[in-house]
Formats: sequence, C-alpha cells, structure tokens
Amino acid sequence: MQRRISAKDVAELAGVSRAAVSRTFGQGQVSAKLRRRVLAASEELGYRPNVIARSLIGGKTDLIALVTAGHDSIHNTMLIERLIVEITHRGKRALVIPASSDASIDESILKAADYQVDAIVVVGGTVSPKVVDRLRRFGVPIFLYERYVADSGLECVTGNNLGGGRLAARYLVRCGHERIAYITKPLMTFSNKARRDGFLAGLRDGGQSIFAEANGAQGFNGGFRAAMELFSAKQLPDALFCFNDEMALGAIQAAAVMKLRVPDDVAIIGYDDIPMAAWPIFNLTTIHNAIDRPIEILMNRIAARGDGDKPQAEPHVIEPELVVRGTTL
Amino acid sequence: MQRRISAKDVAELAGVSRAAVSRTFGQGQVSAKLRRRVLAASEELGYRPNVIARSLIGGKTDLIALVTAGHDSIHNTMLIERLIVEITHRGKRALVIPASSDASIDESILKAADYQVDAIVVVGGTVSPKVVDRLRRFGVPIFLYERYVADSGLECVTGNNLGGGRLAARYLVRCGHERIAYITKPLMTFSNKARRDGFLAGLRDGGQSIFAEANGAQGFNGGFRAAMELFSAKQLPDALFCFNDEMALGAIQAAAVMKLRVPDDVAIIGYDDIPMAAWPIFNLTTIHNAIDRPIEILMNRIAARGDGDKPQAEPHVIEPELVVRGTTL
DNA sequence: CTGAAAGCGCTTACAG
DNA sequence: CTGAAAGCGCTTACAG
Repeated sequence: MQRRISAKDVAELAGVSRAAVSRTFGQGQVSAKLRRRVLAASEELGYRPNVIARSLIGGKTDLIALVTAGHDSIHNTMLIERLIVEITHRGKRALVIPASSDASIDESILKAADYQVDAIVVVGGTVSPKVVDRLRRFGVPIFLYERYVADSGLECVTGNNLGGGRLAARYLVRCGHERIAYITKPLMTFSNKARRDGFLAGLRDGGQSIFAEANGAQGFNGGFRAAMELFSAKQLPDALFCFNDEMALGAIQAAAVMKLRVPDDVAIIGYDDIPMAAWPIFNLTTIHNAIDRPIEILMNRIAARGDGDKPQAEPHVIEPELVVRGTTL
Repeated sequence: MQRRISAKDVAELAGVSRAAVSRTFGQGQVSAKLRRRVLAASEELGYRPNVIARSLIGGKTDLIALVTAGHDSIHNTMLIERLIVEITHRGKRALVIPASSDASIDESILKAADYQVDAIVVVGGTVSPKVVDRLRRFGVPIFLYERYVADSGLECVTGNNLGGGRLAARYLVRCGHERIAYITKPLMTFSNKARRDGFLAGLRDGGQSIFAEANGAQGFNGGFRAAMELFSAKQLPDALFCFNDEMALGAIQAAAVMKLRVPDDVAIIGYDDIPMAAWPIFNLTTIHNAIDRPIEILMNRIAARGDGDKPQAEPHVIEPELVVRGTTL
C-alpha cells in the first residue's frame, strides 16, 4: 500500500512544475508541448487528480447528499434510485445517507455537511430550524422533496397530494359510489395527511362524507388487513381509496379472499402508479405520482443554486393525474 | 455565503492553538480545561471539523463506493438499498455510482478512487484487469458482489447460483414433471448463465433434459411474453423455472391468460424470493437468495481489509434455499 | 506561457 | 499537556 501518485510525482517525471500539472488537469493555460509532457507522465504513472484535495481550494466537491427518510415504500425506493442516476448523469456524485427518525435527519444533514457537499436533498422528511440556520450560514442549499414547509427558507419540490386525494374522491363520487372509505397508514405523515385532507374535501365537493376509515401498517400486508377489517363490518364500503398502491394491492387481495368482485362490489383506487399497478393481474386505477418531472426540476434548481441563485420560496408543485384502469367502474 | 468556520476561528475564540482544537476532536491528549474551552467556542461558532480536509492527512475518508450495474431487478434495487443502510450503520458513508455498461464500471471505479474512497463494492459487474491493477497499487480494496472471477485478486461475495438452479431442477423432477422449461433473460449474465447451467445439471441428475427455453426481456413483461410463447406451442411445458421472481410473476399472469391452472397444469418456480413472491395472490415457490447474510460478510471483510488484511482468494459463497409455496405441487 | 510561493483546513511528530 | 512548524495534495494569484 504505497503512497498514491501525486502531482509532484508527475511534475518530477515530466520535468515541469506542480503548477503545470495542475493547469493541465484544471482551468489554467498551458502550452501544447507542456500539456503533452504532463499527460504522458500522468499516463505512465497512472495519475489522477485527488478531487478531495482539489475541493479544499475550490470549495466545490461535486457531492450531492441524499438524506432519505421513510425508505419504506416501493415508490420511494424507485424515486431514490432515479435521483441517484440523475445526479450521476449530471456529473455529480450521490452521497446517500438513510435516516430513520426526524432527529436522525438533522444528524445526517450535519454529517453530509461535514463532507462539504454542494447541496443536500431531504427525501420525505423535515429539518429543524436550528440546522437550517447553520447550513444557511455555510451556504449549503437544502431541498425538501415530497414535502413543503412554508417560510422555512428551504426550497421544496412536491407532488400535490391534496389535489391527488381530491381527484380520487371526485372520481369515485362521479362513478356513483356512496359508501367511500379511506385506508390510511398508521403515521399521519405529511403526504398521508395531505392525501386524506384532499380526499375528504373531494367527498365534500360531492356532498358526501367519509363512510369508513381503516388503519393499516405500511405496505401490502397493512392494506390487506385494513381492507379485511372494512370488509368484515356489517355494512361494506363500495369504494376504497388507499394511501398508496402497495396498500391498494393488499386491498385487492382482501377483496379476493372475501369473494368481493372488483370493481363491481367494491372499487379500489391507489396512489403513486408504481409499475406493479399496471400489471394486468392487478390493473389498478391509481393517481399517478410523477418521478421524472420533479427530479428534473430539482436538478435544475440545484444547478441554479450552485450558480448563486436565491432559494425559491414558493414550492415547485407537480400535479398528479388520475389513471383509470380496471379496479374502478 | 461566508467562509465556513474553521479550526483557526475556534482556536482564536478559545485562545488556544489550532492543534488543541484538532486534538479535542481527534486523537491526541488534551487537558479537561482546554477541551472545555474548545468545546464551548465550537458550540458558539457552530464548528464541525472538515472531514474532507482531515482525510487528506489520515488517508481515510470513511467513504465506501457502491458501483452498481444492472439496476434492473427489484431484488437488486432492494439489495443496494440494504447495502447503503448497512454502510451507514457502520459509521461509513455510501457514495453510490450507477454504471450501465462494463466500460462504464471501470470509469465509475476510477471516479470513486478520485474521491479516495476506503473501499469499492461492485454490484453485478466486473472490472478490467487494468483497473484492478491500478487500484491495487493505490491500496483500495475492490469487492465483487454477486459475481466471482477466479484469480482476479478481487474478493468476491456471491450466492451459489449454480446450486440454486440445480435445486430448482431437482425439485421439479422430484415432483414428477417431465416437460420442464427455462425462461431466461436476453443477456447471458453471470448469474443467468450460472442458474441455467445449474438447472441443466439438475435435470441431468434426474435423467432429463430441458424441454424448452424461452427468451424474454427483463422483468414482469419479459416473463409474461416468454411464457406466452411457451404456452402457445403445440406441446406445453408442465413446469417452468424462471430466471427471477419478477419474470415468474409474469409467467403466472400468462398462465392465467391462457387459462392454465398453476400448479396443476403448469408449475412455476422463481428465483430471489422478493417480498411480492410471498404475497398470497402470487404465493410463488422460489429459490431464496439471501441479502442480510452476504451483506454482513461483505461489511466484515471491508472492515478487515481496512485493517490491513489480505484479500481472500476463495469467494464467499452463500447457499440458496428452496422456498416451497403454492405454484408448485 | 511558466514557476515559486502562499494557502485551503486539517493532523502529527517535534520540542518544551 | 501544549504550541509552532511541517506537510497532506491541490490551486491560484503573483511575478517574470
């Protein structure tokens, strides 16, 4: 485990100054002849500039931190994967730091800052004002993805969950359902609350109120159990809106177990539009929660902020779309 | 965007030397009194050591690079997510660099090395000898996950795909099937080849040979189409082994479309044991491809290599297990 | 265009 | 125990 090749080694072999090496790989002007000699020496030694050392000067590491909370749903996992790919495509590196609780989000952000990242993206979580303030002083932009906190000074990119919930409710009302239920997850997270609020508002628009509500754990099994509970009541719902697609798939399963026909006996509608929703065996009607568009906005804003742009106070809101498939009339 | 707080600022405020600050946050000895003053000043200024600068001295960045090829399957995505979580739990940071082609794996590894990462894990891909050689000279350990290349000098952690394929074949033979087919993906990747080879060997063990083989694209749709092709032939297979679970789920779908009963008309067996395989609606018999155990081994070996341990030439092989569910007799 | 020098933020022998 | 100094690998004004 010898010492790595440094610019000094290259300079010596090429018979030039370390500055010449630096300029060859960086910004400055070098004559073609010098450049050739430096390149040849570098090739021979297998030299590559130490970007970590370089960042000490320029202040830029090309590192983007992804602080992720709620690694729970399929949609979230895909989202993070896409984020990583996009960050890489744009010539940056993704430093991924999963966090569990809200306290650990703060801690993760601080850790990211220790690495002098150029920007921090928090997926599905919030940051304490104290940490926000500190990072602002350091000039590290923080972005909230799939969450919006007014007046936080943070730039936010989020789907319109309120609108999505409303979309679902209105559609079910329009289809003529009259006993419409919601399947929620235990935690009233930002998105859960917004979808539910929008859903209730949508029912109100149609002159209805919520028929029933069941609380399930996260995921397929949670949706299954919650639906089983609703399907075991004296009066059954005739339509179900589920917090997300996975739970909706569990609800479809529950309907099968209870010999209920979907959508004739009970309509089911999910949220996110994960790939499985389109599988013919499920063919789930759902609210499409875009991934590509918000990520593109996010990436552009990260670049802009890097160029000194001010944070945009208004959130970047992406509108969801209803995708009608086979689980509704 | 002012300059960040440095040890110098803290030293001045506390009225001590920069060395004292350094020692307070690092290794050296400091008196309780000095430490207290340094800590107080740090708190006041919001100082945190710049780990990037620190790494320039110690040579350790606590960065682990994850170079991922084949971001395609659900199993792979989950695997990478788990790897990131485990790396973080062990106090390291995950630098995730997705690569598409094999050439880009080399390039990604070099980029990772530019960041002076402590170790590189390549998931589902190989490295050219040239790059291996260069990294060895730098003393950066490279690990191959889900792949084994003999005499590469790389430490490998992989499931026994050959054994897994064999397991599947033997089980189907034991169940009395006589027209056993394989659904493969277009690329003869390392794992695809090994599973197929093992499968053929297992059939041979039972005195049979492969009845048919179909080539589908990756994923659910690929499995669906490949199965449709087999189910449209004059003579139908009575059992299907699929490269992975997603393709197997597609095959189940195809059976439903063709009004074939599973497992009575056709048995289906997958590979990986993704969460969806256990969903009652699928209830897929499959070969369990462990995640936790190999990751644990990998993490331990990364730590050991960091402490100067030599690479282990023999691969760390994890044995798969047959999980019998409802899609086989 | 080129090189010597200063400096990014840190740590670690070296004296005291 | 503590501080002044050298150095990690790089870049960037500053002279020439």
